This record gives sequence, structure tokens and C-alpha cells, in this order.
Amino acid sequence: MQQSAPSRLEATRIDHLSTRPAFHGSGTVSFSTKGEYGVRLMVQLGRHYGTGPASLAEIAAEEDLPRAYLEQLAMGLRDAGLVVSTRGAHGGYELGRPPSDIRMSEVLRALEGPIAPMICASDDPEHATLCDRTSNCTVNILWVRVRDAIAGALEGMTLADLVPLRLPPMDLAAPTTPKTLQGAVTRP
Amino acid sequence: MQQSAPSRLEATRIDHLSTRPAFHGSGTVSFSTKGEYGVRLMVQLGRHYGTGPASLAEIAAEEDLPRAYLEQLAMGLRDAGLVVSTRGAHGGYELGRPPSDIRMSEVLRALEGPIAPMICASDDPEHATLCDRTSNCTVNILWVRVRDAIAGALEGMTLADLVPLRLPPMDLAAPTTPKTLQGAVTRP
DNA sequence: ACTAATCCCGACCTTGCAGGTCGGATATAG
DNA sequence: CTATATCCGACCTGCAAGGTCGGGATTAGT
Repeated sequence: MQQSAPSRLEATRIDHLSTRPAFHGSGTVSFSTKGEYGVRLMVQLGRHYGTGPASLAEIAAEEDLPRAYLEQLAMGLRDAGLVVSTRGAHGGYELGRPPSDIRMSEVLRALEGPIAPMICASDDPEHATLCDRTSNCTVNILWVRVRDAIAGALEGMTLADLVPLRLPPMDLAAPTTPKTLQGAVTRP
Repeated sequence: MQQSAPSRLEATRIDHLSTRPAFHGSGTVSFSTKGEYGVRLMVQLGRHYGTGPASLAEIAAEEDLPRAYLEQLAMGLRDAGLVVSTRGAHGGYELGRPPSDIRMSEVLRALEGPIAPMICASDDPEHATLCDRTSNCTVNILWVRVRDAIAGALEGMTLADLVPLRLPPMDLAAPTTPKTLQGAVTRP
């Protein structure tokens, strides 16, 4: 496709064209960049928490992400009530509540929609019923299990668990979550 | 699609052309059809277990899936040693070991590759090291948790859990897995 | 008042690759 | 020798992920 040789493009400014690292998984179950970037965005907002609103330009620079694209994600998060925006000069986004009060499940649902490895196993009842072949479909218990496992892991972490930078001195025994929510299954 | 006159095909059986239901999830974390079809394939093979090899044509009919595509998946499963093939007339595929001995984690890894919601959280050490930004990347513990949750759920189920058809009389208390695996989080 | 920084938002664009299909070679049973 | 299989590489293709663009509305400084 694209008839012309790729020779010309590289001349001007490849820096982030050629090497924007892609982190989203390539194998079994993958999140999209929405999820990836969105979480990173939230983490930055978590770091700026307490200070006033942080602009997307600022964050885009810090995380090296396309600003225009972050806008899309930010709006999704805003509509979900996770962040609040203030417009105009010196405006930007800030968290709607303290980081420890924001479950990652909420974040990812806001970014990517219902948690559904298969539509017959959606946590949103509206989409779940689309699966007719309930007969001889024993398979779906697998997807449900997986869904619950993911949801559980996501529910069990808050933004506060991701915010802190690496602190060498402090001993970092357990994540801050006080909830006694089973992390479930760390493979031995 | 199908550049040559489609006149012949439709004459016989269009029914599944217009409506091939798509079951793979649309939101957060989704498996591809490889995973979906592949598992269904394995389940059928599980049902035929003990009987000789089952042909793909047979299974394609039973599950209403494109035969030619199943071939690809079957070869992957064969290379992973999960199924064995016998060629020639009356050939086909059969499970390499009893269903109760086949963990779903193996199946999905064979079909879709390493379990890695994000490449920095791959369970395959070879791919895992690609993530340089280890500094200030606290985010990755999230993906690791998710990965472990998924892997755990998959590891905790065997093909035997999926094979049985619906038996109305038999009381179906727990799946055969002895592990006490927390289901966790069905939202109220 | 004007300017610069922002968010807001719809329209647009492009490319990779999931999700197949095809055709032939090879093996084996009856 | 024929029908039925797997095997396997080459090919095709729609479409959504992953952005970009340009303008409008708001607000803080000066």
C-alpha cells in the first residue's frame, strides 16, 4: 500500500513517529491504548493532586503522549465524574476525589466500557443478554470466571496504589488499600 | 469480499453469512476470535474424547465455524502438544491427554500467545523485558496484578469443566476443580 | 480590550491486522 | 485410485484503533 517510498518522511521529524513505544499487549487479552494512556493520565493527575488543575499540555509532555488524543480520554473521564475540568487560562483537569477513593475498575470502565472478555460475559446487564446460544454453551462459564478475576483485581486497587514514585527508603510492605479484598491468585 | 461471482455460494447456504454472531467482547479486555473459536474447538474435541479422531469438517459443522479457519487454530494447538492429528481418510484431531489434564491457561496461551495485558507485564520473560521505562512506571504493577488474576482464573480451570453438556437432573454444585478459587465481585 | 492559555468537540484521516479464503501438496483407508 | 483428511503458504479485505485538525467557547492576566 502507499505507493511512494518511505524515504521522505524520515527527513523532517521522526523522533516520535518512529519510536512511540507501544505498550499494549500483543497476546492473550489486551487493553487498548485508551486504557494504557488513560491510566497514565490519571496517575499524573494523582501526583498533581492538591495543587490546582493540571493542563493536558503539561501532562502530555510529562508522559510523552499526544495531547490531542488525551483530550478524548479526558472527556470520557470527566463524563464519568472521575475528573473535573476548569476551562480558560490556567485551567486543566484535576481529580474529582482523592486518589485512594478511585478504584481502577471505575477508571477502566470509563475509558474502555464494560468489562467483557466476551459479550456473553459482560458486567453490564444490557449487553450481557445478547448471547442466545445458552444451550450447549458451557463455555461461557470460562469467560465469566475470567471477567470476575479481572474485575476483582481492578476493584482491589485504587489510584493511590499507583501514584507514589519510587521511594527507596520507605519500606513498602503492602499497598495502601485498607479494604480486605482478596487479591486472588498470585501464582506460586 | 469474494471477488468472483458469489452466485453459486448463496444458492446453497447463506444463513450463516449474513448472521455470524460475534461473541468476542467489545469493551475492556477482549479475547480475539482465535481464543473464542479455539476454545470451542477444544470443547468439542473434549466431547469426542475416547472416540477416534474427529475431523475438522465435523466440528466446523457442529459449532458452525469456518472450517478453513479452524485449521489454523488446530495447528497451533498441535504444535503446543495439546492435540494430536492423524492424516488421511478417517483422520482428524483428538486430545493429547484427558480433558481434566488440560488447563485452560495452556489452551489460550497456545492460541493467542503469552498472557500479557501489557507487554511490560508478560508472563513470557522474553517479551517482558522490552519495557525500559522502569523508572516512574509504577503503573505496571496494575497490569501485573491483572495478568496474575487472569492467569489464575485460567489456570484454575480445566477443559473438563467445560465439556459436560447441560444435565438437568444432576445437581451441579461446584465445577470439578478442587481449588477454592475466589469468584469475587459480582456487582450489585 | 486584547491576548494567551485552556478545554470542548465534531470531522477527518490512515494503517495494521484480525479474520478470514483459496488452492494445492501430502498422507492414508477402503 | 479415489475419497477423505490434514498440512501449509499465499492471498485478500473491512474496519476500527489510534490518532490529527481546526475551530469555537471560556477564562486569567495585563
